[in-house]
Amino acid sequence: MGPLSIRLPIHSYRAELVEAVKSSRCMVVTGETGCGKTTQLPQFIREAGLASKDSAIAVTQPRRVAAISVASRVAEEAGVELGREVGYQVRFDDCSSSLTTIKYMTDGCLLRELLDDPELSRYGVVVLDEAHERSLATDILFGLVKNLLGKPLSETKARKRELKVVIMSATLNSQQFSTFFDFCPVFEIPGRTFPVSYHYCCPDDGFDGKKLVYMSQMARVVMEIHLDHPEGDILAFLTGQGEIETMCNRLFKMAEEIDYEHDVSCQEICGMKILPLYGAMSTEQQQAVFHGREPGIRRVIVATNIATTSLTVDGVVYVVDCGYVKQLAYNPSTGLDTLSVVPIAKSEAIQRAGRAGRTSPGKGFRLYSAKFFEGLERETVPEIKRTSLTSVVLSLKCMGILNVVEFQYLDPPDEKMVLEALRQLFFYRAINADGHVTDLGRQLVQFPLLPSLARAVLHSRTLACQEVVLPIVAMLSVESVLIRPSSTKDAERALQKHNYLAQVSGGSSDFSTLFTIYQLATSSADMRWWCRDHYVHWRAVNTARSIHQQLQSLLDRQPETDTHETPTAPLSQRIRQALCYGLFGSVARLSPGQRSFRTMDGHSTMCYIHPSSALFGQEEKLDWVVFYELVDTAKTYMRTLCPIRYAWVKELLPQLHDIDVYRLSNCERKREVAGVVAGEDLTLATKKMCQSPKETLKERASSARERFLARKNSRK
DNA sequence: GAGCACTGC
Repeated sequence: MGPLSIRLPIHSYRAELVEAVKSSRCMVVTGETGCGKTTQLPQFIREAGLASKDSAIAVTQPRRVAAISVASRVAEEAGVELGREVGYQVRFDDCSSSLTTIKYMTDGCLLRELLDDPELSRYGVVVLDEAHERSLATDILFGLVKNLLGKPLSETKARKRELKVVIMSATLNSQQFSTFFDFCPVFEIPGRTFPVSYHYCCPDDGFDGKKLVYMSQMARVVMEIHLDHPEGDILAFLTGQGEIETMCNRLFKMAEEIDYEHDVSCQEICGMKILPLYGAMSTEQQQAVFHGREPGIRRVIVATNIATTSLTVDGVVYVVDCGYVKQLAYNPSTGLDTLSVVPIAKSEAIQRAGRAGRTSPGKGFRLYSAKFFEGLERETVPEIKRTSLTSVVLSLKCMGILNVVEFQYLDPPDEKMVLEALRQLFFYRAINADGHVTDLGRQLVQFPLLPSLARAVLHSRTLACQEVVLPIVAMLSVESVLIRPSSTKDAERALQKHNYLAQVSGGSSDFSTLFTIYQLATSSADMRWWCRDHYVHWRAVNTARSIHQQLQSLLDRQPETDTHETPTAPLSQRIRQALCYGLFGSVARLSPGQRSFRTMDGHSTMCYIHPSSALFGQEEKLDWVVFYELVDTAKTYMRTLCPIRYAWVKELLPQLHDIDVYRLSNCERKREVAGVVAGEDLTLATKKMCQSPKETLKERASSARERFLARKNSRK
């Protein structure tokens, strides 16, 4: 073993694991983070001769950084150059070659690959890692690989040998995975985590996780831990940016009362360093958390869920959990997405507390009662049950899944969701009235975009305005572009800059504002500086630039189906017409004599212009508008919009209504159920049940440590 | 006159 290979728990099971992969077509491997399954198992499989360069191992990850960093580590351990035998593939970055036998990739990338190669003929083994996270892509992959497992080799076209599937997850829901794959074997690998003890900070008859109270509770609990507990960092979970900033200020004030002589020039106060951590912060700002470790100073990290999944903070001994999370849910009958604060699931509460036991035994403080915890759902509702399925359903259809209603979902989404997706695909003409994919649908699926935006992209070429529409669509695809600072002084300055950008672009379309930002940022000599100066997220514009390039090359590959006429209308009109061609499902008209609008999608939803829009307050000048999204907050608001003429959508609007959903759903049902498991094949995959773990978790005693010094400091 | 958890193609 090389210097990098530390002895991991998984090494004791090597022979058994290899034997299991050899003898069964599918298995589940569970183990907590740190047991080595992600890095070691693919190497075991390769060294056992179960993979080759034309029959490689694909290992999926829900996140890009994970795919890249794990691949680098494995390449180093194996002593090979990254991108040759061991590689990775994520969007915008393919570091793999024809030599690659172990390929780490995002689940989304593998899903995309299935569009061109529905048999996954390049791979001998598919490993779906982090399955417990239940990302939309992993869930769809579950159904698709199950289909493939059920297909005898003789019926496949390009496969050289039978596919093998390994599902890897945290320990919790392994049984569901095993059941789904016909009771395939389950292997449990012991982890390397330390025990965490739980403390419920509220009695059963008292406060029970009431939202407004947890803020003051948290401040108190954090200060108590700091003053009365031994060394070790504190990680506190809240739901969002606003709460986190409020909490950081509150903690700072409380600390100031104790340590009123603190050195204002340094970041620490009362022996603490208070650090916020959430996704909207820039990467540099986030780094403060990781560079903030100093002996004798306690870090207090106040974070969103970002600290349970994408970022790992080392040195945490205490976790404080508010018991809530912000979650997006899609309502298929209104087409509205709502972001709301909901109680977490038990599994998530355990996950949060688990962040305390990574390097030593830890403590989990819950700002709710044991009764509240018992009342929580076991698992978080998987994404597939909470999001619009329009893109996914189109992908499935293009992969030859005939019946998407009865597709073998690990957790079937509500039928309403599937039917709504079919309805939308029909009015975008991606499928026909029988539910079969159209030529347009096959073009739309090529784009990593909502079908509506993909239509706009295609039409922009016909109207000769792709130079503007592609950047706009790229900007719509990235999350928040504008920085909204919380301090009043900065917020005002940011607003001025943003208003200026809207004015520069003409002040009459939020889409144009996005284009202006893209244009000015990407053409400036120093994009980082420009973005900072204009309160724009550099990361967002940078991603938009990559997306723009990708969309351009995808568009160039599409056959030109439209008849070209030399466009006569002015550019600004053609841009809006192209957008309408995609977004005609979100057109609204001003109600006479009011400030409110009504949507034209059949729901006739009453909505208003969002105050952040350039068109806010100009309602009297407007009639018809097209918008990108509806947000349901204080009121129902249209965000990102521009004025249009009725004539541009007149021909398209009827498409929203000449639809027979019953017919569509019946067509779906009449079709043969795709992916019935061929009995013979899966009986080979043994039905023997799981093995129990051989070892219990190793408990390690921690040496007693000195009490934290902060108290003394604050007394002096 | 608002207030965007987190991913991904």
